[in-house]
Amino acid sequence: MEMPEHDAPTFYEQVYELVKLIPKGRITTYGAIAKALGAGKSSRLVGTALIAAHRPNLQLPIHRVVNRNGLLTGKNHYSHPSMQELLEAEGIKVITDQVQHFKEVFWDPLKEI
DNA sequence: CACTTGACGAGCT
DNA sequence: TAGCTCGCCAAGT
Repeated sequence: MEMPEHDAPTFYEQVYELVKLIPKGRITTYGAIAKALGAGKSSRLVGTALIAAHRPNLQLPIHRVVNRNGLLTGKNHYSHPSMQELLEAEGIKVITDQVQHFKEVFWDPLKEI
């Protein structure tokens, strides 16, 4: 049993909630998430939050989050299957760690929420 | 308590 | 186009 969070959802938790909403076959960016949470300049925290999201209990599609260039900057944190495998399994093309048709598969939380 | 690190991003040179 | 600097903030040392 984990100790219950009293109240006031942390920035991390807000990130997790948003990541859960990313549709399959779509991706978003750290900056977009940060901005959607009202902390546009805290994109680094989003990345940090995803590292913390490696907890087994937490099953989040964090592979659907890339940087603003559509680059798989977090691929080094995966073992197997690789981040690229996970994305391609959803129909997202990845070449040399970069998402193809980035603009097409990009999911903007601000527009969907 | 102070300093460093980091799945980022925008702006400047 | 490529590289450097600064802002932002949690977590680790």
